[in-house]
This record gives sequence, C-alpha cells and structure tokens, in this order.
Amino acid sequence: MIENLVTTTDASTTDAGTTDSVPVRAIDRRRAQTRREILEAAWELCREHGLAGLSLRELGERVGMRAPSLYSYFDSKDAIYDAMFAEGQRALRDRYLQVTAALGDVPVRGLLRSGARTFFEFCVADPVRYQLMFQRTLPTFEPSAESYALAVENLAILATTLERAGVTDPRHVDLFTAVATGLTDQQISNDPGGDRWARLLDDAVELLCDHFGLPY
Amino acid sequence: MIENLVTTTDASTTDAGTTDSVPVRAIDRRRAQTRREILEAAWELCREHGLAGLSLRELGERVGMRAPSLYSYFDSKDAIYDAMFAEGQRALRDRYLQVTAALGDVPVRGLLRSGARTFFEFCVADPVRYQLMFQRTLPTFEPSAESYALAVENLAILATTLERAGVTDPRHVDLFTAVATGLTDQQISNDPGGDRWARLLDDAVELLCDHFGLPY
DNA sequence: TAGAAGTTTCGAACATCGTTCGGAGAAAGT
DNA sequence: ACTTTCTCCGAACGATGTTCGAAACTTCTA
Repeated sequence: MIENLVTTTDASTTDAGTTDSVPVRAIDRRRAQTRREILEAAWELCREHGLAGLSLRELGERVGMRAPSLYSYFDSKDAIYDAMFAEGQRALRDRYLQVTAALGDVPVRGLLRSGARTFFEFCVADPVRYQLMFQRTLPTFEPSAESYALAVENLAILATTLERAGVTDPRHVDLFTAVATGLTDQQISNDPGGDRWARLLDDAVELLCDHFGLPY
Repeated sequence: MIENLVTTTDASTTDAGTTDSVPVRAIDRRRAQTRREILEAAWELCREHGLAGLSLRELGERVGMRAPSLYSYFDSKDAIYDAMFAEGQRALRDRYLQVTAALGDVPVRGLLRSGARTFFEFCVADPVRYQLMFQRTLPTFEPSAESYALAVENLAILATTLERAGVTDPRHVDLFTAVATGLTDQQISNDPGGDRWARLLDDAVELLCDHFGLPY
C-alpha cells in the first residue's frame, strides 16, 4: 500500500487533468471545463503540427473562440505549455503509482524492470508530451515552480523505487536513468512506432542489475 | 591537387566548413567567405537565444546587412539551419577520423572507450549544435539529402569502429548508441558544465564490453 | 425583479517574424 | 564602354503572440 505521500504543494488530489483544486461555484466549474477543452485541443494541435507549431488563432478556432479570448483562461502561450507540462507530470505520477500498487510483492529486479518499462511506454505513447516534459526545446518556455515541483516529485518516486530495490549509490541511480532515457530517446527518434529499442529494455535492466549486484 | 571537380552539385571534398566545393573565381570565394561569416554569426546567436530563437533581422545586423540580403546567400532560414547541420556533421566526422588516426593500435576496449568519449565530449562542448544534429526539435527544419548523407556517413563510421572492436550483433550496436546518447543527454540536460554523467562513461563502456564478451 | 459587479468575447491594432518583390547600385565579363 | 550578373535594401505581405477597450453576457446583491 502506498499511503499519502501526496499532500505536499498544490494539486492535492488526483483530479485527472485539472490544474486548480476542485471548484465549488458553477462559474468556476464551467471555467475549468473550458480550460480542459483548450488543453485537449492544444494537445491535438501539437501532435499535428509539432510542439512549437501551436498557433493561438488556430487553437482558438478549434474551441470556438478567437485568439484573444484564450487570454481569459491562460496568461500566455507559455502558460498553456506549462499547464500541459503539469498534466504530463501528473499523468506519469499516476501511472507510476498505479503500476506500483498493482505489483504488490515482487522481486527487486522485477520492480526495476517494470519501472523502466512504465517510463519507456509512457514516453513512447506520446512523443510530443515526451518532448515537452523531458527535452528543453521551446526557447521561451520554462516550467513554473509548481509544475517543476511535480517533476521533482516524479524523480523522487523513481529514486524511492530504486532505493526499495536496493540501489542506493547515486552513481547507480544516474546510470539507470541515463540508460532508460537513452533507450527511450533512440526509440522515439529513430524508430517511432517500432520496437527496435523496446526489445533491448529488459536486457539492459538485467545488465544493470548484475552490475549493481542485486539479487534475483 | 584539387582540379576542377567544381561543376557537379556541391560538397565533394573535405573543405573544413564550407558547404560548396572550393571556388576558383574571386567572386565565388568572396561569396563563400560571406557564407561562412553568416554561419558563424548564426552559431553565436543560437548559443545566445537558443536554436529556435534565431532571427534573420538580427543575424543580418550582426554581419552588416539587412535581412533580405541574406537570401542571396541562403534560400531560407531552414537552409541556414541545414548548412549548420552539415557543418556539425563534418566536424564530428573530422573529430572521429582525427582521434582514430591518433590512436593507432589500441586494444578493442580502448577503442570503444575513446569512441564513446569522443562523441560525448563533442556533444557536450556545444549543446546547441547537439540539439540541431540529434534532437529533431525545429518544427519546419529537416536536413537535406546531402546533409543527411553526412549523418549516415557518421553512423557508418561508428558502426565500423564497433565492428572493428568485435561488436557485430545489431542489438549490441543499438544498445551501445543508446547508452552513449543517454549519458550525453543527461549530462547536457541535467548538469550542463558539470561532469556528473561524464564520470560514468568509462564504467558504462566497460559494462557493455563485458556484456558483449569482448577481450581486454 | 432591477441594477451593480464581475466575467467573457472579440475587433482593432502593435511589434515581430520569415519571406517576396523591384529597383538601385556595384562588380564582372566581354 | 556596354552588357550582364550579382548584391543590397526599402517596402510590403501574411502570420505570429499579445494588449486594449468596448460591447455582451453571467452572476450576485439590494
């Protein structure tokens, strides 16, 4: 059982996509709903035209308004990216917790194997999201403190998983993340939709476990 | 002696940074010189404002002309990126050949160690160049056939090096590149200017060599 | 229910961007 | 000296993110 390690900064409960806490007034619920629609359309457009190809006029059109109207929901274009970034981090966290909870008692190597695969498949499932979350590619965008905290939290979850598996040396943690992201990156960049590097994942984890001296 | 192999398309000989082949007419030499100046200024600006932050008006100003004048040297902004991409690939190839030539007869593990380190240090030395060459981040830019051929050539050099060291299994080649790029990417993204992942490089190569069953 | 307060929408406009066009001026070739 | 070629740039086009202000709509309060 994984208890409440959640209640730190903001975005307390797992609200599946909302940035603000759950609204009470009807007007606020409508507003939050529109925000969700905008973000959903933004994801679509980014997948169509690339992350940097997002146009506010086109985005507005897709949700039935003009570009300036978007500014009553988000302070800027980068604020939209920031909300998407936060959504991605929350989705990854939920996936981590979900997988960890479903696993129960599993040998340490299985723990690392499933951790690596969870990350890998999460990234491969949505390359644009991966680019936004892990590759600092948009020139003006930088995640806000709140969103960055979510990323830190996810790193902490990873570190906890590794520690639980007996990996304590920081060098080993770094090597593990490097190999996982390396395989992921190659897969997305050089064989999108395929499994050329996906097939190497289990072997790589096994190799690292040997190197770390972990039991089976 | 380099005779008149000029009349083909372009880029035949090793001209260390020029895109077109070595010009004979004075006017063409002047033109090539201006192209080099533009590219040099473009590198500078990209390092200052990020790869996507390059502005043609600002670029023109830095080389003493207005933005439209750049169009007599490059067909478009993406053509400038393409020339920079090609420059990067040529620089990496030269670095590869230079290191390989200096090595002479070296045990296979040393070969792989120095190959990985060459790549790593080349990338870390200029993150913007790395982003342009290896991360598909600019939405409209795609390397031209000529430039892409340089990238393929570099991959071939890498493959040859691995083969010479006894690594023939394609899965092993893929794993090697994934680990090398993974360490590189983490270093650039999460510890720029530091050596947090650089220190792991030799260990990682050694680990892979063990896994490949290579002699010492 | 009437009016005040707050919120949402959008046309117009600004600065900036990559890019095109056309003409002026310089350089090169004959 | 004449012609051809090339270089440079002001003006302008369409697109971008963003701001402003005035309407229209919604919500709250007397």
